[in-house]
This record gives sequence, C-alpha cells and structure tokens, in this order.
Amino acid sequence: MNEVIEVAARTRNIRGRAAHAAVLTAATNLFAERGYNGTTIADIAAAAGVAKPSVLYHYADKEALWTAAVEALWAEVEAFFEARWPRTLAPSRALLETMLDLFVEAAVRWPAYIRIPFIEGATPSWRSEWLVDRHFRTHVLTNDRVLRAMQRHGQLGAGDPAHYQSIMTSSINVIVAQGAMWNRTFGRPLDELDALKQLARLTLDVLMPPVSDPMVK
Amino acid sequence: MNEVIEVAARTRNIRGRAAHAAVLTAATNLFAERGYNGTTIADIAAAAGVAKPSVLYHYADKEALWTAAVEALWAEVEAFFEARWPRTLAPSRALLETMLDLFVEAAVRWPAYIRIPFIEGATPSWRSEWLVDRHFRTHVLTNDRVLRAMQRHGQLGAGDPAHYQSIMTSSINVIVAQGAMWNRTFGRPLDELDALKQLARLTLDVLMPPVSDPMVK
DNA sequence: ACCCTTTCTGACCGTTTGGTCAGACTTCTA
DNA sequence: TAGAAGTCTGACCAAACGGTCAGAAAGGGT
Repeated sequence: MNEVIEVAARTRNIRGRAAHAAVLTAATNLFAERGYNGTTIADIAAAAGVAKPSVLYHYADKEALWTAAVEALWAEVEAFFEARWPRTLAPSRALLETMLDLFVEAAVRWPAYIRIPFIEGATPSWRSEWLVDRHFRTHVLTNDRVLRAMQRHGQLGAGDPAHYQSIMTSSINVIVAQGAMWNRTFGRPLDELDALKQLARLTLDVLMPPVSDPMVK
Repeated sequence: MNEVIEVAARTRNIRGRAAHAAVLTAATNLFAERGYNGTTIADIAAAAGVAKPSVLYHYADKEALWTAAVEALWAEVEAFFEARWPRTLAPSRALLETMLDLFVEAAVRWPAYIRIPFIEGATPSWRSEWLVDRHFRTHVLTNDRVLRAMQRHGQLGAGDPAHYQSIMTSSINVIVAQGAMWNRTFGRPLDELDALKQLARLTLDVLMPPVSDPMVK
C-alpha cells in the first residue's frame, strides 16, 4: 500500500535522517517565529546548518516543507494530548480545568503549536485552509461540545457557547503568540508556564465562579 | 514651521490628491488583509487603479507607505475615540462598558485597526516596534489604569490586572482578526456588530457579575 | 494660449527568492 | 573493498520583487 513511503524512509541513511530532522525543526521554529511569508528557504538552511539545495533535496518545495513541519509538530502535540486527555471526566469545571492546563503546558512546550495557527489563521491562504480543516475545527468543536453539555447541566451561564469559548481560549493564545509585546509592555514574562496557568485559572474562575451561586435565572 | 509639508500638500493638484488617497486606502486594505509581507506594491497599484511607479511617486517606498497608511488610519480612529470618549465616567463597570462598545464599533468600522496590530504584532519587525510604541502601549496602559482603580474600589476581583485585561480584550481581537475561521467553523457571522456587542457584554458580565456579590475576600 | 509644475507610466535595473542540476562526497551492503 | 544507493552543494536559472528614470500627459496660474 504505502510501501513507497516506507521504503523511502527505511532507505534513508544516518546522515540523511539527521539532516532531514534538522531541516524540519529549523523550519518549524522559523515558520512559527516569522510566519510562512517571512521565512526563506535560505534562512531555514542556515538554521539547520546545511546548504540551500539540501533543504530542497529533503522536501519537494517550500509548501511541502511547511506541511511536513506542521504535520510532524501536530502529531507530536496531539500524541501528548492523547496520552494525557482526561477521558474519565464528564463535562464539568474540573474537565475544563484539566483541558486548559494541558493546553497551557502544550503552549509553553511547543509555542509553535500556538503561534503558527495564530499567524497563518489571520490571513487567507492555503495554509489557513489546512489549519481550519486539520486543527481549528477539531479544537473548536470539541470545546463547543463540552461547553454546551455544561450549559445543559446548569454549570455555565446561558450566553453564546461560541462566546464562552472565545473568552476561554483567546487570552492564552494572544499572550503566547504576541508574548513579546505583552512582556515588553508589562515589564514581566506573562508567557511563562506559571503565569499562563494563573491566567487559565482566573479565566475559569470568572466563567464558572467556584463559589456556587444558587441564583440561576 | 511645517511649511514644507503644507506647501507640498497645497501644491498637489486634483488628480494628484485623488491618486494619493486611492493608493493610501488600497494599501490600508491590503496590508490589513494579507499583512505587510503578503502585499506587493503591484497589488496596491492594481487595487488603486494606477501603475506601479505611481505608488512610488506618491510614497517614497513600501515602508513609508505602510507608515503613512497606518498613521492616517490611526489618526481617523483616534479622532473617533477622542470625540466619543466617556470622559466624565469614573472607573466603573459603566466606563468599561462604554469603552468596550466604542472599541467594538471601531473594530467593525475599521477592521484594519484590529487586524494590522494583530498580524504585525505576532512577528518581530520594525512594524511591531512602531505598533508597541504608538498603539499597544497606550491602549494597554489606559486599560490597566482603569482596571487597577476598579480593583482598589472593590469593583473587580483581585487577580492580575494584566490577566483581566487580556481576558477582556483578546476575544474581540481574535474574532475580528481571525473572523474568517470563526465564522466558517461556527457557520454564522461572529464578527458583526451585534454579535461583537453581545460578546463584549458577556465578557463584562463574567468579569464583573451585574448581580453585586457582597462576598469580598 | 502660454508655460511651468505636477502627475503618470513603460521600460528598465539590481536583488532576492524558490527551485534545478551535474557532479563530488558519504554511507551502506555484500 | 568495490560498487550501488543515498546525500550534499556550488553554480546556475527564471520569476517576482522593490525601486529608478526619462519622457509623455494633464493641471493650474497668468
């Protein structure tokens, strides 16, 4: 079936595998830092410590390299989520708390996972298409399901679930993706793990006040 | 004093003034839609209905055009804020409500005012420098002052003011700047005036519950 | 109607960029 | 250890890009 791919991978030698990986991680970092349009193949080659044609030896073209970089990173992060997802928890504040903590940990460990959709998603292109299909829709609809279930059980206000979700996730995304600006303006590192966990906690506290209020309309 | 500029402006004839303005608005729209790196001078010329060298006749180079476009738009939006700013209101939920409504109205009328800082602020460049100095710092510190005052008067929780601010503004920014993705995923226009006003209201409701809670730590 | 100024653009230029290719160099296998 | 397979890169290419310039066209003041 996909023997071609397997043969191609098995067939790669030590030097090849190392360069292949070095190019991929250099590309991931640069695409996340400067965006697709702001990154050149020469930049990636330099960061990976190889000559420019070597990049094109390992990946057909710039588009293929972007897709490979994103796909590899997504596989890694999704495996992390998969392994630690709170499958036993029913929709509840505890579930959202675990989900957000997981999200924050992923954001600190793989800022590219936040920055790439943030940057490419703001501008129309084949990359934003890819991200909507492969990343955005999944996340959004998963969260939507949880939030709607919580509303049905009276654990969350009656506002638009899309709005709750936006409030819940946007601040973290913005502070990670635009961290440089926020850190510089406030004079402290708002994009570090502890600060982000605190932000996540505060967000949930305002969305679902821990002191249960018996006053439900 | 600035006679040079005035003479240069007075000296411009009808045709010149029209082209000057057409190029500027075309540039503003394209920079906001595709970002600086994603926009070419040829694109701008085509959108403005002139030949490429005409763009460079009116503006020294691409950087000067970006700065002029942003400065003109900022002057317009800031005049709007200036005219409608609730100067008489003391720090309070009512003040924040008016500020957010104003912000939402500006966002719908001039999406570029949201999209440009969102896009350019995510990536390091001379443009993000400009935006930090001329836009971001002002907004952020103004909001910070209001939020801190409200905390002193017990009208807002005791969390990090930076976090409150991020929660308060990020969701609106994200939904305007990444509107295409959100609209497509949810199947409805979340970035229109009414939806954004509703989002702003919900945000304030969760940050400062309208039913005043006597329980203050 | 005149001339001077301003505006406009086709043709052109140097650089950067994504991408190709022949051939040198490594690595792997038998 | 020889040769096949895989890897690497200097030199090169075409297209796209930001930018220049001479001269044609249009405007404005007299």
